[in-house]
Amino acid sequence: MPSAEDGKHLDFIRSIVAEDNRTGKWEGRVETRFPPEPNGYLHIGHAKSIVLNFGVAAENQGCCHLRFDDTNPEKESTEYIEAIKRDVRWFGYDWGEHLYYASDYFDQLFDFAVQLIKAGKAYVCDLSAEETRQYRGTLTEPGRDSPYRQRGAEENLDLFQRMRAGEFENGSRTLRAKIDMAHPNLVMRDPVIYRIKKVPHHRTGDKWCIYPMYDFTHCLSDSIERITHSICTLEFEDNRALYDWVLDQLGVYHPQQIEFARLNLEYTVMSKRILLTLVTEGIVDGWDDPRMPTISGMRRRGFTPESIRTFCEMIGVAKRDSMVDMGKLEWAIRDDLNHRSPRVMAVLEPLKLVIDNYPDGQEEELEAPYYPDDPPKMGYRKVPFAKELYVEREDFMEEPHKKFWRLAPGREVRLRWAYLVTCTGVVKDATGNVLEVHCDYDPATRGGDAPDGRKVKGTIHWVSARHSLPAKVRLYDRLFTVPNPSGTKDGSTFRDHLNLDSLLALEQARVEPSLAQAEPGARYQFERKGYFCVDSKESEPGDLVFNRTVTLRDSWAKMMKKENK
RNA sequence: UGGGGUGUCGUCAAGUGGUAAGACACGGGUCUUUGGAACCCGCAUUCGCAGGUUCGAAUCCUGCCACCCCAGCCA
Repeated sequence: MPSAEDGKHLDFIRSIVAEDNRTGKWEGRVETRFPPEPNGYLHIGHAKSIVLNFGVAAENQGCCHLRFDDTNPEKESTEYIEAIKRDVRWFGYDWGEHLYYASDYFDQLFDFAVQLIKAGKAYVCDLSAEETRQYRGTLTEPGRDSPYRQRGAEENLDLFQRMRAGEFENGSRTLRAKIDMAHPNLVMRDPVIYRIKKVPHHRTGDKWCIYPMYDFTHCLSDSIERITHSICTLEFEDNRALYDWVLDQLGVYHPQQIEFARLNLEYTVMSKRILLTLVTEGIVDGWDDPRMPTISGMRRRGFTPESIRTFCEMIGVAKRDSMVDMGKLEWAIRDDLNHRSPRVMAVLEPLKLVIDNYPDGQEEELEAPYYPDDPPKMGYRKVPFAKELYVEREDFMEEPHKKFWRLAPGREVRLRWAYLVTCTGVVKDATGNVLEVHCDYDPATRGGDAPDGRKVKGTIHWVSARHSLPAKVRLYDRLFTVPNPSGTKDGSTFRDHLNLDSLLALEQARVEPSLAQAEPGARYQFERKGYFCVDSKESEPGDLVFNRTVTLRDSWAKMMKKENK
């Protein structure tokens, strides 16, 4: 993993920072920033940026600012601001005093614009949006100068003041940087730096009716905050020319912009536009739907901040476009949860199991470790055992596959932490569905070990029919059926690739009684089934709801899948 | 046909002229009261392609090819 400590394998950004520290380029300062626009919730792609920016700063005793890039009030809101702060905090990162808003710089930005106008480097343009587009030219043809390009500074100043005063209609005029309409880089063809938008801003109210554009705002915000390394994604590479131009023209402090490849994850989307659509059209149940790749969705799903950080470290930082496979994210969360989750028994799809030779009214309490690999770590709980139990429907096969080691007629298996039982028969309904499985237990095997040393291949989990608690369990699957749902090569859209079975709600699950007081958000391993957490929104003491974070690795399922191909 | 980028194992990703790290995945095995975990072994004669320079090239040169981004008064 890239880190400042091991001194090698630094990713290219950390290498630049290390080199800058060596040469004293920034007097040893390292100041980064995470600059989200509050127009949606943060997702796993933002996590990559957060981990990078806060990580690089921390490794170099620097700091990372949280700055809201709030220059487009039409799409932004305080709800998003609060959600973003909550998510960054959840990761454990601290921006300290460094919470900023681009909107706090509006006055300074306006002054900088005036400075540009006075220097003959910006002008007010009366072209409409459509005309501006036509004058811009194309990828292969140069643009043409706006007829307003030669206005004098005085006139520009007057017009710009009046734009600010609200004298002109939306879209009627813009302030443009005067660069080069024939520039091969389209970004440099006299970019608009201020537009008229007569809409109130969530922080500045109706103080402004003109708002600065990203390219003008971002570099100057970085400059004002004395950022050293302004890290952003690849699609801003062309914008770097303008970033540098603005700061050079104004002669102000000049950070270095560095671009890296954004995260793409298989079977999901990072596009805020699509994510917003999923939410507004009710395709998912809100920004924090556990199927969403949002930080809030993943949190509700049961992911830990540590696992997401590990994942980000696994995938590295580079400049090439990539598509990361889900397996890596799953590995990261399993690895983390494996070490911190108490084991507990839950039967997702119950099948009644009756132990015929177990005394009718009898019951006993069995000791079961919460963490079998190192019992002292988490201790033990009591699990009630009785004549009637529930076991997992799929742990019984009347006509077992040759490699199926679980329950089947005549077969002996171990009930986890309880007894060895041998299947003696089944009860079916008229249509042949198995209603009950009958067994005999071996009283000498209490705890699960046979005194005669005989081995059983299969161990299954169970729950007492009478003592267990009802619970709802939600099984989640990928939201899309194809690795790259937003790829539109064949003209398809994300809508064509929605996985209609991404949510499976099991209403009849039974869990062991120790879970009665499970706290919202608490994480468990349901033995042999996966990692689950108590839903933080809908679970209540008498009405438990669990979300499956991720399954356990399942070599049996893998084998079956391979066989069916 | 303009400009900016990128091409190393199925997927990420090191490597910056001295003879292809690591991780995930995958295959095999050990162990096992989770078909989990853990542990062991294996897994690129080859770095988009073609030439060239060199004792020696993924690394240098030349020419191709492929993919991504840019024509918002979005960020």
